[in-house]
Amino acid sequence: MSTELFLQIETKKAVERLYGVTPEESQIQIQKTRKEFDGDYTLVAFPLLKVSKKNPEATSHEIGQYLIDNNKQITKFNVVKGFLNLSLSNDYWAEMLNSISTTKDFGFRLTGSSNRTVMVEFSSPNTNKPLHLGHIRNNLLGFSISRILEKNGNKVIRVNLVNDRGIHICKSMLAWQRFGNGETPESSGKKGDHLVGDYYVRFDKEYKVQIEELKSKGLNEDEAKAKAPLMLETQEMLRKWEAKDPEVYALWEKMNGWVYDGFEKTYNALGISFDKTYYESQTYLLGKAIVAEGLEKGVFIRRDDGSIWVDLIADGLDEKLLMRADGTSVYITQDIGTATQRFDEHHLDEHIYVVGNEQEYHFQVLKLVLKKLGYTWSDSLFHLSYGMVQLPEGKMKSREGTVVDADELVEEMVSTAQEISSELGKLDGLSESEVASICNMVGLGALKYFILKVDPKKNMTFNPRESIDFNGNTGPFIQYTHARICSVLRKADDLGLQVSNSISSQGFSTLKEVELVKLISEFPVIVEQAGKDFSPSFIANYIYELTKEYNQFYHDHTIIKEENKDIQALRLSLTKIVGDTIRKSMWLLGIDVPEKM
RNA sequence: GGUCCGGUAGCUCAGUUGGAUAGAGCAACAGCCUUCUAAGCUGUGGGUCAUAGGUUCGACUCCUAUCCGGAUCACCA
Repeated sequence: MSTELFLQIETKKAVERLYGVTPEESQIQIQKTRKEFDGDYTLVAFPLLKVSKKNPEATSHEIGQYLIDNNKQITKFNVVKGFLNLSLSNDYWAEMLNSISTTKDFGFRLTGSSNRTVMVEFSSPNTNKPLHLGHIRNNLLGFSISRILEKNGNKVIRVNLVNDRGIHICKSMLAWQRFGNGETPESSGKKGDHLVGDYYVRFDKEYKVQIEELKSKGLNEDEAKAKAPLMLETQEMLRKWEAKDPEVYALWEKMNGWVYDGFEKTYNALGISFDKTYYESQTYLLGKAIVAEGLEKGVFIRRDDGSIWVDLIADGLDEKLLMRADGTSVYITQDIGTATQRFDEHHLDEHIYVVGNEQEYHFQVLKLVLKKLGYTWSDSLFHLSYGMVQLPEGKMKSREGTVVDADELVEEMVSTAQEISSELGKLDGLSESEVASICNMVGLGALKYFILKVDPKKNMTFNPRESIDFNGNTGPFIQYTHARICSVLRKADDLGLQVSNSISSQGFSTLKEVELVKLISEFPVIVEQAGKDFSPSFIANYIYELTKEYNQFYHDHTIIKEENKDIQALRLSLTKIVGDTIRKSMWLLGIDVPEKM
């Protein structure tokens, strides 16, 4: 049981006995005592004045007195204005510490224990260009939130929906056919997704030339765009693809294959994976039958030209097209189809889409349409909408070459980690593979932590040169503390010191120790909150606070050199548990922690 | 124009159902390694919480209006 809950129950009893009234839960507000006051937790007396019918000070005193008289775990209290600061006994904290260290995976619920299945869709790239910084935020969020939900007891299915078809793919294909001279990843040494991306850029360049030519012949902008030969050929190629023309299809498969090889490498480098990958080429026809069914039920309307629409004006939105006049489907048709398919197949309790905030309108429509169709599970769709990653000079634009490439960024992070590590002399005496492993963890840790510590729904600014630090509130700071803890534990082990599970209250000698136990005891609440709000940033901010507290403690007090055995045992146990909590928290963020660095 | 999200220190960000004197890091300056890893620790300076009203014992937090930034309102995905 958490300390807050314990105090809540005790306070409720006190109020009942003192005033003969059972207070509402919202009237009992327990919070951590601020550092400048003496105490562990604080009861805010104001909401209780109605039942006590006394002033804040008197009410606080009465409740405080009752609590220490009737509970031996609550040892003293003081009152400042309407705030009742309560202190708990060292016995209480010793017991808490022992219970934490004997609980397996403290703070984590067993996967599957909630009996809920949650699908998380994230990443969802296009196959015409490599991944960039925006995808990194998406991937890290999706992967982390999956782990957080898993440790809240859910069965989680991670899925990726690859957009492998459409006009943009044909652009790369056409440009490659036209200008590629048979270039392959093997022949050029380029990563497949980058190679294909280069031809997408090439297409755009040549296309622009043609547009200018046509404009000089008197066509206006729109006409020129529509009439440019390259565009016409691309559209022809898309038609051939849809008709499964063998030649076009083979080219499409070949080039997508290159891209997948490239993506695989990027995902591996980022340390993320999926349980299932869907391809739009296989799902884009889904949903048509459901739309037809909705039309029959009278939920949708058919216009004179044959196109099918849904009227969402009453819901504060517009009319939205669901199927074109020629019977072909649009983006949302497919999403209607895949959602129903997934709920049928996997009996989902919740479906989370990790998609940027520019698609909020789309998901609003999707939910409403499914609701109108009578699917009760439409309420369990959740759009985890995140803000953009901006550069100091503004939005990233692929055409202006200001995108931050995912592969390059990861490489840069790792090599920066390498430089800093060797400057600090941290790599001396380590094997080559140890060096590689540490630099990889640290470089990626810096990047991942930087992105995940920010509230997902906020836009964030990323400065490639300055943003990522290795000191202060950063991934490496936390990793470093973990490495330091491992070092202490190794030395303790060398001296034959055991980490004990039965710490005595005699071991508490400073307030910092209690503070640390208190913080660690809150870990389960943080994990739960992060799961409820789909926000890894809760975990990131929590673990930073714990790490900072521990470093202060480490600086001011000896651990294995402490002569008093009770104190030494407590500090050692605390060190072990802080290390465990750092590792678990970072794991939830998808960040590895080294034992040395 | 409608809708949604944001605006907190020079910069990047915390601030859990409204609670005590608004917190970190970076940057700047000044200190701390013969001692368990100095990627650490300590200190100094830095704020009209966008603005104006309102609600109340109490507002960064809730309500209203205004200003600024972003997204969106496609027979693109």
